[in-house]
Amino acid sequence: MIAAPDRTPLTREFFDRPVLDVAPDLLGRVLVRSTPDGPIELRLTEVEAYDGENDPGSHAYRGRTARNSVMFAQPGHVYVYFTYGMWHCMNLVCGEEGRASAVLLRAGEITEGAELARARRLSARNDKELAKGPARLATALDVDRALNGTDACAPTGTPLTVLHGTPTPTEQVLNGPRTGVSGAGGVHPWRFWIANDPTVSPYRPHTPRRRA
DNA sequence: CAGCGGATATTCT
DNA sequence: GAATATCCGCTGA
Repeated sequence: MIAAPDRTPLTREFFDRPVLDVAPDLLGRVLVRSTPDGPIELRLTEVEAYDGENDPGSHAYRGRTARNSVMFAQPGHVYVYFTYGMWHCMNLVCGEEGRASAVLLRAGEITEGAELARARRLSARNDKELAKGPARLATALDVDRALNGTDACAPTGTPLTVLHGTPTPTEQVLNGPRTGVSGAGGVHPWRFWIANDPTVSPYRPHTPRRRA
C-alpha cells in the first residue's frame, strides 16, 4: 500500500539550504492556498532555481530593489512579482537569510478545489492546463502581490502553506535549461521537473520582443 | 504546430 | 526608450 501524503508544513530548515538542493526536493510537495471560497491544493511538478546575486537570470542580480526585497528575507517566505504588465509569478525564498535565492514555481497538478481554479482559468481547455506555466499557476491559486512576503511555513489556514506531501525519487527528476531566461543566465540547467508528468509546461527558449 | 502582436509594471540605460 | 523569470487569440500551414 502507498503511504498517504504528509500533511504537515515544511519547516524553515527545509528552505534554509542551497537553492539547488531545495528546488528538486520541492517536486511532489503540496501547496495549500486558503481562499474565502475554500482551499485550493496543488502538487508541484516543475520549478526553476534562481541563485541570488551570483545569477544573471535572477531578479536579485543587480542587488536589492523595492520589488525584490522579499528575496533577501528569511527562507520559506513567498516572493510574488508582476510581469509583462499582466501576470503574477510566485517564488519560494531559499538559502540563508540575505542570500536572495528563490525557486520559481512553474507548474503543478491541482489536487483539491479544481472548481475554484477552473473559475479563475476560463481559457484552460482541460484540467492539466490549469497550472501549466508560472503565471497560470499563480492565476489558478488566486495569487497576487497581496501574498508577497507571507510565510509558507505557517500553519494550514494561513494564506499559503507548503506541505511535505510526497517527495519525488531522484530517478524521476529531470533537469534542463531555464525557460525564457535571456543572456548568460540561460545557460544554467536549473529547471527541474517530474518525468512524464502531463502538467509540466512546454520548454520555450527566450524570445526578445520587438520594439513598438 | 509555428509565428505573431498585444497587454503595460518594473528596472536599467 | 528598451528589455523582461508570460500568456492568449489569431493567422496560416
